[in-house]
Amino acid sequence: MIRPFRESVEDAVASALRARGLPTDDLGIEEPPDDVASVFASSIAFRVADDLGTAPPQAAVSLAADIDTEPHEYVERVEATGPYLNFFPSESYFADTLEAAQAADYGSLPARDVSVVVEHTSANPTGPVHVGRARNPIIGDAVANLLEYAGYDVDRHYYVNDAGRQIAVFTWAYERFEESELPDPARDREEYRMVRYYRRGNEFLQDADPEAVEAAEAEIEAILRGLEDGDEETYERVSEVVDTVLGGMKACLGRLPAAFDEFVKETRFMRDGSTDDVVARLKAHENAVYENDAWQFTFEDIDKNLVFLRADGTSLYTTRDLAHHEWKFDNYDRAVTVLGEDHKLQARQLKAALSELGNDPERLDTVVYSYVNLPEGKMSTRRGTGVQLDDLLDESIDRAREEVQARLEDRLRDDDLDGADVDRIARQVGVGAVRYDIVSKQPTKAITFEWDRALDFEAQSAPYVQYVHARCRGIEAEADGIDPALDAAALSGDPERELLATVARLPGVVEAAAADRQPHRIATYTREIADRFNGFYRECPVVTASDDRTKAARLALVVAARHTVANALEILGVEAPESM
RNA sequence: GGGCGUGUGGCCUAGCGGAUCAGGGCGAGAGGUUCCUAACCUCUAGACCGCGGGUUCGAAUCCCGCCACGCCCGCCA
Repeated sequence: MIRPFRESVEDAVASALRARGLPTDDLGIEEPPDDVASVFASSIAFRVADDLGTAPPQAAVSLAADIDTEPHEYVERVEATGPYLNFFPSESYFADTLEAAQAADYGSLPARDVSVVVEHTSANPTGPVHVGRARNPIIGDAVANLLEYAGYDVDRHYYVNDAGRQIAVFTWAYERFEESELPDPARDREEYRMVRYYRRGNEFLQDADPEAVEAAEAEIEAILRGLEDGDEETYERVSEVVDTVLGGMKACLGRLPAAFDEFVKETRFMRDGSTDDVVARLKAHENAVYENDAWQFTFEDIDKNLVFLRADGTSLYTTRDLAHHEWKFDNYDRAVTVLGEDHKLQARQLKAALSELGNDPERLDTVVYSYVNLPEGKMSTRRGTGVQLDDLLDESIDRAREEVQARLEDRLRDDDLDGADVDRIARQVGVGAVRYDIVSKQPTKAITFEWDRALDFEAQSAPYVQYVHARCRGIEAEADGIDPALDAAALSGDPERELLATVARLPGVVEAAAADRQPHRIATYTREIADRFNGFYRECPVVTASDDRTKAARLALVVAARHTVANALEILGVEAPESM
């Protein structure tokens, strides 16, 4: 109901301005401070005070008198508070919110008939996913969920870099070394077993005598050459390595869970001729130059050329990525890419080159995040430094389990949690805490990974919000036999009204967060709804309320709040426990 | 050297032009459970919003300069 309310406010303010011949380009609509009970406010009086020849407070009074709220069902009245116009909700605003939030998909917006491909993670298939990269699947999955809630038709893609030198090195190393000469894997899964070859190969290239290295380099070169030439046998050899490693990485990401509709391989755009096509069109473009034995593309506002073809005729990563993105444009209306800040320059070049090739750059958005570093420095798969995402999840789940068991002893609720429940809660809380900690912060902020900070289950973490959901479920279980009633009039107390008003905001928060591709705003909202629910929980007993009408109405409010919390958590990719 | 990003109480973080308290949380101190789960709640202490200018009726928010930190500036991906 908040979206029609906002439209009403915009319409009302614009009408009042038009009636006086004032511009309507900036209506000054904003959200009021916590202690004001209006849904929206406008600071327009500041801007039009001069035109009206009065001070802002008088201008506000004057405008308020002009505004007719009658045509707007959800707007009860408008009131001038100092220089501000405050728009207060009508009874039907609360009634319709209570009803709308009974739907299990409350908060999801109507379908837009716009398809969007969200590409995220796309970590090179060289070994285990470490926490330095963990921000990507967590933010990426939340962005995809958020866009889905906002009504877009979303596909999730993982772009597989299976054509680069490091993959050639990996393939060579896998064929060159025997498992018996490698250390035991850190974990019994494909990518942990395979990365040993990759690390061994890199050590060899660094430490072996020059002749041996030269021979190895020739073999690696042959693999690269074979891929470039479309040699089927080379492709098979490389694919065996890539697919095996990727299988393990997929299992790791599945723990978050982050799932993909498609794994798109880079070699696909070499094999189908689209990279050659891009090269030909780039060459023909007036910005193309041949300098220092390589074809380069120049830009007007980027002073770094893009080398798109080597002297030997081989393509580069970004060249193939251009073909990849034109393929996305052929198949989707919009494309969103989640990538680390180290790829920002390349992303700018990509977008500019796409534009010069005749594509509409507005169709491509990037969500940039800063890397997670360790106190002692950067993480690296090749060097084997860093904390693996698997280890982080294991540790978090272990700590969550200890917490569950410690709380079991002085638990008030008598609902007989069994061993399976303990496992379930430990996993939901453990994984949820990791995701929430990462997704709730602005992605551009740098993070230094510290165990204790990442795994804090106190307030402002996933379990704080999850607990609210479990409490709702607990109340519903206790209220067995009471039918929830859509009776907003019976919910007249402040805690009830404030909770309902916060429930009402979810669709607006989803819309705004999706427009800017900022899932952390959903996390901020989950804290607000949880705070409001806790206030309601403290003040307003449901099952033990004094009369049946209040019980039934409050129960409907609990259901509404539960859907709101569950769906906000779903966008973040955090599970909502039935009990904990 | 150039480009991009970040800088909010001891620590983490929201806000990114508007409402005489700059919200939360952690940590510190004091309380709360005969009542739907205390992973909760209430109260106290703690901030010249990196520094200096400017624009504006109004700046944590915009502009300029400086400082600190991160990332990038490869015919790697």
